[in-house]
Amino acid sequence: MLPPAYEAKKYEDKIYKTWEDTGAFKADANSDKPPFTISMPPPNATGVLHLGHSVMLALEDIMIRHRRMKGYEALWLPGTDHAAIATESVVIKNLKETEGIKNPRSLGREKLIERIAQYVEKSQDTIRSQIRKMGASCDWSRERYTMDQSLHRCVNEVFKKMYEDGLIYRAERVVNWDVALQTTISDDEVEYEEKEGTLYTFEYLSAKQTGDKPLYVATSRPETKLGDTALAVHPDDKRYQHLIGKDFDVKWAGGQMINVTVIADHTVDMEFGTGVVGVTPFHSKTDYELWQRHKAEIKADPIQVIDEDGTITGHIKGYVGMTVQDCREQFVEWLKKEKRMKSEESYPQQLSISYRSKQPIEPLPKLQWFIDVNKKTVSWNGQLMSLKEVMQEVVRAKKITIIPDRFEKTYFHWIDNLQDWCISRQIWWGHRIPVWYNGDEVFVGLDAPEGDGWKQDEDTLDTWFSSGLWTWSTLIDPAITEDNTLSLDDLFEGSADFQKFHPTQMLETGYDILFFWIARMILMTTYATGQIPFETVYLHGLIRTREGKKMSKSDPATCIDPLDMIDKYGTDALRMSMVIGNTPGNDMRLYEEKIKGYRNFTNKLWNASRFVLGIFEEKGISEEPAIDTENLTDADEWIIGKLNKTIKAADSALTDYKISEAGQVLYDFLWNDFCDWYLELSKGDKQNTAVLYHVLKNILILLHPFIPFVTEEIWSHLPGAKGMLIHEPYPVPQNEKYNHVPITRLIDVVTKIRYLRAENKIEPARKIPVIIYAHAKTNELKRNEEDILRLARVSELTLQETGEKPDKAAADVVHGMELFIPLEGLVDTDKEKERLEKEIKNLEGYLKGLKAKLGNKKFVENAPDAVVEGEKKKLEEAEEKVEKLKEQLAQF
RNA sequence: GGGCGCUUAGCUCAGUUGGUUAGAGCGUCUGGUUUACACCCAGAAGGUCAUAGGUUCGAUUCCUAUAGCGCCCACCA
Repeated sequence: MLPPAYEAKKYEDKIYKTWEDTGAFKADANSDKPPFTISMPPPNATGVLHLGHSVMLALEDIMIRHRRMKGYEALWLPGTDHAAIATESVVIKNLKETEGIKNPRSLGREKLIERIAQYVEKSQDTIRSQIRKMGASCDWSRERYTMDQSLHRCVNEVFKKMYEDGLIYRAERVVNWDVALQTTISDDEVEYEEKEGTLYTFEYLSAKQTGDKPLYVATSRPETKLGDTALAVHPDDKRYQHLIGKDFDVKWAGGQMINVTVIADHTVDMEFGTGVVGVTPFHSKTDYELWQRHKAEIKADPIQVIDEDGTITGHIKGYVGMTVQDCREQFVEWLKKEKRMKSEESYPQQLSISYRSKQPIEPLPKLQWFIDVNKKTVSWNGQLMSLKEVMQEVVRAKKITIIPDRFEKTYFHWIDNLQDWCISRQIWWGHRIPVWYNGDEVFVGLDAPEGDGWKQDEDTLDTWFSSGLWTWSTLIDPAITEDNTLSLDDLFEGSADFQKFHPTQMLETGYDILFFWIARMILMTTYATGQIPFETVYLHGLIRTREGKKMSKSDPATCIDPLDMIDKYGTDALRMSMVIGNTPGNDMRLYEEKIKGYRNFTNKLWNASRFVLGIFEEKGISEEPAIDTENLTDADEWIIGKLNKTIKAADSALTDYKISEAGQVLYDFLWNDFCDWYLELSKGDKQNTAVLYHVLKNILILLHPFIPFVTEEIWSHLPGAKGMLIHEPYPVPQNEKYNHVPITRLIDVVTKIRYLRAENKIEPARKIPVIIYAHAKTNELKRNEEDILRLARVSELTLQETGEKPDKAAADVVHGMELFIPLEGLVDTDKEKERLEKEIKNLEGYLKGLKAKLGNKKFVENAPDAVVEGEKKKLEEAEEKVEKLKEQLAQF
């Protein structure tokens, strides 16, 4: 016999182990079943499981279990990401702090990589065991890591292919330099932070120089003006027409000499500042582009003011080696001393911050590798397109669907603004760029060419370059990737998994990585494989605190630790709580009471099962009994009908990825239909074990994707259940003819009696006589007389078609049936009278509205017949009810 | 500056071809030792569906504007 409370801890790990050990999660590439594949978004190999992972794992596990039960060859492929910058900086920090190594890079490239790899190996185990804790039914035999040899091969092959197609090129550009981490980052990794800054306006050119008035320039970064090469004005700006095309020597503090040419460009805003922009090509992307457009007119060459380490370069006299901040302060001092500072106003500034280090980024000119997103060399559907165009095309043509669809707009908008993607990073942890140099010679390939003197590029690839291949690089057979004579196409053809499982069906992840990852996968995969990476993208929202705040690692009080919650309430409860009320694209608040609520739900299922299993034991049931359709009560038919409806609703909701809706339907069915009514109705002596078995069995199957552990445990106690629940096929409705109206009416009668009892303060334990004049429904109620006696605590039930109205009884009307509780002395007659009057008044208001509606010609003419008929019926019923209530009132 | 979303009961949220007197869970209140479950049972109270217009026989649902909150994008130096 099952214990009275479900203790998740006792069962979960054991059940997971059995699933895994018996290969329940394993997909078969040779099966005839249609594939259903989800590539698990790989958590960072260094990470610890947080709620973001939990919600992803819960949603994906529900999807995959549902499809597995529906007869698909379901593959959920797990793995981890080497998370280049994130991992390297964590390890460097650890080395500094715990081992006292001041400059971990001094260990040398090989040694440092080794240390990082060791660290990763350790933390991978953590994340793996935590994924298991969530009950994720992923195929561990296919686990991949973005640094696996086979994935490395794919990375190199794609790089080479893109290089040969001219889509990857090397160029000097102004890029985003993360001073703290000493590497470039991509445009998408730059965040903007609003900060109170100062706008300095100062005299740039004297009146003598302009031959007119002094020329003022406004800037928030005065120090960069030490390296200006031009002054830009709007072509229509009347104030500066006479200066356009001229150039001036400017002598700054410390003896720094520059030459600036005045250029005209439409991008300059006449209204802002003085309408003049100092152009520093090497420290601003905008300025760089300005310079590119006007290169020919500008006399001076660009000057690099700031160095990689964030200090002033040797090109700036008087400030060499200073920090940017010091340089700014001193230069401002100098301007003031020279009486050239006109104003200093505070104004809100958009500070560029690195997503990785959270430190300011410095735009710097650097020689880097880029992916060209505009070059039309990609063949797609027989047309030559650019990478951008393919990315747009697959979503526009609905080859890929994004849920919710509003994110498609966001996606298109992002592509419209997309510029060439900087893919090289100056860190050591990652896929090293497969390019070799020997003097002026450049070679792109897996290994260095024959001969001496070849040196590999020092840089590594952006981590998203490799994760962009995730849906398919994980399906390439590692056994064949060692063979370097094979082409990329050979690798596709030779990999059974790729052939069976790609394109994948579902990519589920948080909307915050739509650009970083989803878009990159579409870009990389359409190009490399000629296939889309996935058919559907499901974007879940962020988990927030009860107050709606972001949970942040730096403020542990705001965080809920999923492992804590699992420990306290069980995995199933956590899963339910994260999935119900969670709709795609919308953030969701999670708090402990909610999780507790779903713990109660798992316990409810446990106890309902305990009850049913107890009946089976008592009656010696050892096999699934067959339902005798000739011998069903109203309640049996009702619950079968309800179950059928539930199966359909849950299945179609899950098929449409409406996870929350499916969960709610099942919650409601178990608690409100099965437990509150069917089990209560089964407490007499007319238990139908076959129906109980049928319904419980189906409940377990239906709930299994949501709460896999408790359902699997109960399943193991179900007499005659074969194998594990995880393998059970999804139910289909059976005996669909049953309608359940009699029981619906019975429920309303019982509820009404309970209501009258409560309203009239009749002690719950006391059994009372009840009179029902049920008119046409008399026979129907008679069949279930005993249930009314028991469920409504009735001592004596007078049930007949009609009769005399008793004096001073509590009374009401349900479905045209008249109810009376005639006990003198029990009922407070004044109160009951008042209650009746109130109800009549309420009904009359309702009637008035209905009559007005039906009296409205336009309504009758325009509304569909079914609606009009419905309203008429309502009117009839309400009128009849009012009439009866009035008669009852007359008894007082 | 551009774009997107949200606003429904005290709290957290559901609610799609526009048509029941708008729903759930938690909380609150009144009761409860009923042959599973107090992690429970029975009953109740609680909403002008942000505001103002419009379309319609009919609007929580569609349109427009406004307000508040939030998010994303962007070369006002």
